[in-house]
Amino acid sequence: MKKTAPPEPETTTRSVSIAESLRCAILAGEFAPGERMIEIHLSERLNVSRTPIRAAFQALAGEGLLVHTPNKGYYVREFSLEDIVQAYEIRAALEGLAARRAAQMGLAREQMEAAEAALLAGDLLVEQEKFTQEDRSRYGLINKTFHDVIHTAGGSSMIKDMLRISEQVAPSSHHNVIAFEPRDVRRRHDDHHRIYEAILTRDGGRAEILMRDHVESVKLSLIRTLHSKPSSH
Amino acid sequence: MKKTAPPEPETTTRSVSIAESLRCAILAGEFAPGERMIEIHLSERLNVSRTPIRAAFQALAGEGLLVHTPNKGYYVREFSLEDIVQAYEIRAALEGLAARRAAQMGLAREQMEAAEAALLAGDLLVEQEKFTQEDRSRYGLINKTFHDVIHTAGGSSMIKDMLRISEQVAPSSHHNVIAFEPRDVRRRHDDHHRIYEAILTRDGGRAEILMRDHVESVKLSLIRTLHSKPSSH
DNA sequence: TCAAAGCATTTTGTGTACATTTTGAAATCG
DNA sequence: CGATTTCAAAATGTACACAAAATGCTTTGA
Repeated sequence: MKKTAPPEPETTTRSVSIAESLRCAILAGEFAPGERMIEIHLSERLNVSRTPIRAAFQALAGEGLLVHTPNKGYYVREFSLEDIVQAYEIRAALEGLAARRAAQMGLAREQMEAAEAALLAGDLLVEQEKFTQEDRSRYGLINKTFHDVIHTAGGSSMIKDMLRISEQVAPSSHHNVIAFEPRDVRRRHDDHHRIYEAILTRDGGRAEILMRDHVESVKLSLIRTLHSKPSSH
Repeated sequence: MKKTAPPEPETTTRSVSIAESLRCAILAGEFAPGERMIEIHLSERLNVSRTPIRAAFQALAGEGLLVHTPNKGYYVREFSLEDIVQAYEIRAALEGLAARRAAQMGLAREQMEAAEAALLAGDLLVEQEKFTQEDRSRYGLINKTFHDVIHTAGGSSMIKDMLRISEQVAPSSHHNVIAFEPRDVRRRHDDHHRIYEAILTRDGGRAEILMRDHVESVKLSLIRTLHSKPSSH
């Protein structure tokens, strides 16, 4: 009969769905950094055996969210301030590379449309005097969309993989960017315009430099913020 | 009794030693790219159950050496020429970053000694008119030593992890560098001198640019080589 | 009181059996 | 003869049982 139906088998397995859930939970902070992940506890909570739990742990360890010590188990990875700063430097280097490649290779029509939509939406947002929490959340999404377009246009899957890992270092790093002053947000949104312009004009060198400085500025803001109030964690 | 003995428990597990063996075997090319890794076959060959084999597979998948498809299994990852070129670009960006940081932070005494030993050993090697296969192998190690010093001095564990992954893309990429003409090797060894000089003088910007171009030149040599004789795999 | 040794509990590592899915080839139909 | 279906073999996913190691607490000794 209908043999045409299943183009996407959509077949998944317990291991991968558990891994997905755990990834979200960890990134949402539902497990404390450094916390030990005990197989039995989760297996009882989720009503599965330890086997798929172990598989999920191993997958997440591969992504860098958990660390494994033989005969001791899996722990939620914890990041030092130094780690986070270095992650931003890596992001700056890799996003700069992606921007350069995007400029060299050019953008497809749909990518241009997506980028311009993100820029326009950002324009409307940053016009406002004050930002509500929802505005910040929305700008976080806009920001992510813009960067994703460039990753897709200029990055291989490998660059995207590495960027994903380095973005996980500072949990909800894309939300961090919206934790700053409206003035900073406006400046960074203006960066986006310049970067996009450089990509459109095929100026790879300029796109790279602008993108690098753009990401580094987030790092600097973060350092400034943490220095002014070092107690908050 | 002698309780002071075991400061290093040195306790390992079958899974991790199997993962180590498999990693070497894959990098040595003992498994063809795209080949399916069947748990039972290896478990029979190694006289262990499927469990530690699975664990090793999952670990190697995390490192990017294997890819996993649910309900289908693990396959040796295969890289396109595009992947390899992009890996070199990533390496160029990340090694440039590491060189800049090394220049900014300075080298420890032992790192200086190791780098200078590598430079000296390289000087003696490149003096020769013609290189034997052993010379090339030796220069590969010297090259790796020099780069490792900079990774250690300037890179966090995260940069080192990512560099390790991107180096695995082109199997035995550190051997590739010695597959070229003596003239190229001399040029690259001279790059090392300049990079080291820039690091010593704390010129981070110059160290970064030099290192980036150094790695990119390997990429360009590779492209040139593959274009001239595209049949060889 | 404190520290070290011993022991029970907990947790991870491994082997094994069975269920589910995929795979590949033989069989069937057009 | 070729394409599709069917079915058995093979491989992966999961559960569970036991072994080995780590952990924590109690006990013991000075």
